[in-house]
Amino acid sequence: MSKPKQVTIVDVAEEAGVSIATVSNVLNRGGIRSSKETIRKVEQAAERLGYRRNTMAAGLSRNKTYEIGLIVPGLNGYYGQLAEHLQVEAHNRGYHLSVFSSGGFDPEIERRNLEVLQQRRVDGLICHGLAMGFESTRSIVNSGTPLVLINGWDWPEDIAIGAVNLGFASACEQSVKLLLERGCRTLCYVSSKRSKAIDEQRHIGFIRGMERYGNGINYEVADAKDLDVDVFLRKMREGHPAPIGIVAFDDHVALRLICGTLRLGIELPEEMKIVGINNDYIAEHSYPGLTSWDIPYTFQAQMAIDKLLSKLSNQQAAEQDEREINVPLTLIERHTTNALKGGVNEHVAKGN
Amino acid sequence: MSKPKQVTIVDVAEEAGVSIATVSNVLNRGGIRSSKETIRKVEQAAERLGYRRNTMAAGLSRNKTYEIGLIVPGLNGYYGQLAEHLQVEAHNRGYHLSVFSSGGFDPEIERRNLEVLQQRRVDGLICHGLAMGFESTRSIVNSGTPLVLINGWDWPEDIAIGAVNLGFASACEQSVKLLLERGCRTLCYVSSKRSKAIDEQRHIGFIRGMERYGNGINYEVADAKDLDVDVFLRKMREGHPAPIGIVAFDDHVALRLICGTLRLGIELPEEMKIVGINNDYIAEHSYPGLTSWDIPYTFQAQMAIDKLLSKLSNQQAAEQDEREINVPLTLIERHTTNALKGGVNEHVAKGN
DNA sequence: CTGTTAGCGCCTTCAA
DNA sequence: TTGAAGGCGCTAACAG
Repeated sequence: MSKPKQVTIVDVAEEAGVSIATVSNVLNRGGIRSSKETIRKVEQAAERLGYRRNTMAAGLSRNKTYEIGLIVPGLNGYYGQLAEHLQVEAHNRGYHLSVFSSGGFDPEIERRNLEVLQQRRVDGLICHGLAMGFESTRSIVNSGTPLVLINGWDWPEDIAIGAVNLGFASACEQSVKLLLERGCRTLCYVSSKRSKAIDEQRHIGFIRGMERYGNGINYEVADAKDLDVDVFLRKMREGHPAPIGIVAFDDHVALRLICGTLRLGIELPEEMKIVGINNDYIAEHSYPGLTSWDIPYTFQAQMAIDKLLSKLSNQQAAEQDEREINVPLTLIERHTTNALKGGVNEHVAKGN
Repeated sequence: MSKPKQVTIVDVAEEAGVSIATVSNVLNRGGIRSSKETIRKVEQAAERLGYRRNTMAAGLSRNKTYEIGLIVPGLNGYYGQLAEHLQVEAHNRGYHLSVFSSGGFDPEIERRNLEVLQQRRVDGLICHGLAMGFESTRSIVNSGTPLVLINGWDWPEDIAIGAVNLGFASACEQSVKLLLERGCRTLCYVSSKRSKAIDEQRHIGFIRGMERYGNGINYEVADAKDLDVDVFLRKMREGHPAPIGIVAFDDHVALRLICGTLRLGIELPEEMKIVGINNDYIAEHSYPGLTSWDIPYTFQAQMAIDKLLSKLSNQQAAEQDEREINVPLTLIERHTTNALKGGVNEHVAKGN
């Protein structure tokens, strides 16, 4: 019942009264042209029989799968969006994207996923950062599968053929600048250490901003994990010159902070200003509206796929590409940094 | 460079000084046992050569892929979580889950995804609802691939072998009951029609709640899309007896409403009470904390995978299963329905 | 317990 | 333009 005798090209050939080679030609948009007549016969036969090409057999025989493996740390928020866009782009280019989540940043699961993907003989790999070390990665990947990194900073050349990185660092740097321009006299970065490299970039950007624009102003860094928001906010308000400016790891963290200010009756943006990252649903719909950095998903996805595919076809030629592509974010300013006249809900730029 | 001569079992056999059949036996956890000695030799040889089994070849030859296809409307929020959990469960059972998003509820993309999955000869399919009609689905799936539905209500028996449905209807019904118990004198369901069947279930539940517990009380239904929250809330407050109770399609919609009340200075929960669904990050961290329904992801994922796999092995025997499994949600009450004494941030039950 | 031998379904020269 | 034949890498009987 469950496997009712697959229809193969043999059946189609028979039905159409031609050879299997002909069927194969006709069905795979001919590298070789056939007579109108044959084409029609074959297509009709295939249609009639409900023929469906067997991907495995095809892949096996031509030693190419048209499959790309993706490993991301999860499927929520940014990662989910990214995966979805990559999937679309891959499809557009005739590839299938196999999505794997490595559940947080678990190196063990990463390993396993990589292994599975390799066994499937994917044509290429796209990985979002990678929790496991350079060494492990090298040994796994150096078997020849091209690898493009997303948000992978400073990886050795011999492992990845390139990276497409979001400009988190400069976004954070600019956040600092913005907050200072808006009059903040104390700044704080609320980090999320469990996000590894991503967090590191933001941290770097924050520090750089302070160094460049801070003029020796006071700043702090706190980690979102296990952070008691109320205690934190109270301490910030009491111990430091106002207004306070906060760069949040992302919009989720920012939401917690915003809610804290509401709870404690801290005036936003007068006493405190917040900027997030991601320009999530949250940023647009929270109250007050959250200033945040918008991510060009489509662009990043295209870059990544392009880079991989060009490597796949051009063998070497693609070396010319700069190894790392930097994808800049766009600031969407809302009420948490800027009291607009017309009403608390207006945007400087339209959100998402 | 890119495809450095795959290592095959032939190479391993050679290196180990045995036949390829032996290698195959040893490597695929023996249906047939071999001598300790041979096992060691083969494993070492494989290790030394960096052998990696070719999934396609294996699948082709045994006519079984150990791959399960998943089609969900997206990868954000609930869907992403679900996909992730399904992936884990599938892995635990030795299967690979191929995740496809059909970008909203686009029937065209769905078709294409289904087609691709079939061409890969997946052993089974798990689909979250399905935007395309019964007919299309039937014609695509009736070729023999077992299909389990998730949140697919009322599908014809001949298409799917069963469904694992979240109890949205009764959750909403209970939401109504709760709101009435908390003293609401007007109720409203804020829907999200673009979510099709899911929304329908919630609507049904809401209506049923009103019929059962409403005692002829006034109620309304509004759709979240293009909804001007402020106008809506103002109208609700002015035109109807307070307090107002709102059942939101999900926590995202609820967030918009909560922010609206903050903007307009409506007292929560005194003048208005809100309950969401999903128990998202938002629910836990919004201010005031949002009463919501928690989803047993792991359980639902297990049920779905179990159902599919049992169908795969037991051929017919599994018929005994009830066709539809109902997965109940759990209420997490927070401040939007219940002014707790100790402080606005306490929970009746611990969130997520 | 190990080796031999057919395929699995398709693609790809190479002739015809 | 079409057909015949040899593999792709692995598994599954069946012999030894």
